[in-house]
Amino acid sequence: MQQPGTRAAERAEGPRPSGRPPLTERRKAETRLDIAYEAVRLFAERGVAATSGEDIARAAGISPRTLWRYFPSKEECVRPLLSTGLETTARRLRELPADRPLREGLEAGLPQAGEADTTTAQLQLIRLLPGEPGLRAVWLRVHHDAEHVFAGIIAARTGADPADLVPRLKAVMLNGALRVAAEEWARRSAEADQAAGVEGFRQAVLQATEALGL
Amino acid sequence: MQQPGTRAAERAEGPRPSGRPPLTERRKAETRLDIAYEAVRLFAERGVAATSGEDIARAAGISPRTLWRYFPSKEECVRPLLSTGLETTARRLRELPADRPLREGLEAGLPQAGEADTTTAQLQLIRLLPGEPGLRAVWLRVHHDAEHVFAGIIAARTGADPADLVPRLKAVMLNGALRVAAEEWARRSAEADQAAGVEGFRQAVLQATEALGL
DNA sequence: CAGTTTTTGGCACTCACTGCCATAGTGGCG
DNA sequence: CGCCACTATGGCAGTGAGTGCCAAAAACTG
Repeated sequence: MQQPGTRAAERAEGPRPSGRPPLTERRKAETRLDIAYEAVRLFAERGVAATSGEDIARAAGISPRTLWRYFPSKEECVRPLLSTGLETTARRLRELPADRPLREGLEAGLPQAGEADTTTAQLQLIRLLPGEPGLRAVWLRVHHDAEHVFAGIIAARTGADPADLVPRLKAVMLNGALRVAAEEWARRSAEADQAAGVEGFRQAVLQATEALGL
Repeated sequence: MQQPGTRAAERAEGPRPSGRPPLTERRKAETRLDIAYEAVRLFAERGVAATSGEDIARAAGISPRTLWRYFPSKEECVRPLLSTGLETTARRLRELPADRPLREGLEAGLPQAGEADTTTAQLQLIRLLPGEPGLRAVWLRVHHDAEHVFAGIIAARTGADPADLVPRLKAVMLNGALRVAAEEWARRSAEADQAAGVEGFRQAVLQATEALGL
């Protein structure tokens, strides 16, 4: 099923695309993602408890010792797939002109038609969360880490101090709404279809931004 | 410093107050709380990493094997101290007449004057969270578990289905605000005084309930 | 007080993770 | 091309968290 000795990164896209100077950086990022994908696959197949760190390492074509250098725990292996969404969202919000409502930045960039390729693994992972407390902890932690980022963005738009109570509260509440929105997306994508999932996300975001005046 | 063989429960309040029928239940609950207090004390003294499960067990006067029967991990030992606040809050909200605004139930029961005895350990624990990822995970998990409870309460007041998006969103956002409120309480209690802490909590709750129309 | 159930403890085991050191790639430079 | 510095990887051994299993003790029942 898996070629034990084969580097996952190499399987992923054949000959490396001649990276510029930070070649070594690229390699590490790729390995990180490879581990993440393999971990999600194994967790989905047999569950987290039945998957050992050694299993993940073998699937990714690295030694266990190296796996623990990339991630501090087996659950954390999935973090890249859980955090990219929030990171790109934060980037879009930062680039949004201060006179545009925040929800425009949140709705932009949603998959419009049928292209759901890249997000498939993410959605599958989010659907795993209810039954896997260890993964849920990572999910909550990722969102918690995003709180101060959103607080900074919201504060910057209003000229407030990011340490003030109001921007922090708005950030936490928006962040929670984004979490529910993503969970709703994943749920509806499985029960109905992609379009229904995206619509669920949009509705949740709309409700939240309206209530918070964003 | 600690009498190793002495049951922590017995130290806590001398001769047991002649419990009625469910004596065994009472005992277990007491032991649970004892473990929690000892764990917080040790975590605060030396940090989580430098505290072993055996240390906690010894401090609580039980064997390690028994400790793992009460809690699934050493970090989880502090859970009782993190969850009681949310539980009493939920109880008060449930008992609140449906025609009263929710914030009345949230402000009721706050320590009015100087009696901060029982909450001291909780506040100390919350102040530990920023530097202890493992404990922060428990904190987030406790709040996550409270989400569906709040969703039920909010849904019941409006006659909506607890599974609907709107009550769920309001619950998550309120819940996040309560978390920030508690953190603010703990922070200000240390930097200023009790009154300032409680005031921080009240302000955060007010902001949130106003934005959410609760 | 005897019998039954529940709770606790001891023991051995697995596995997540870490520090230490050797080895193999990788990039820079004459 | 060949040498050198650096970094990434792997192996090995160790710690400690957490679990299953069984025996001892304590609590509840009649």
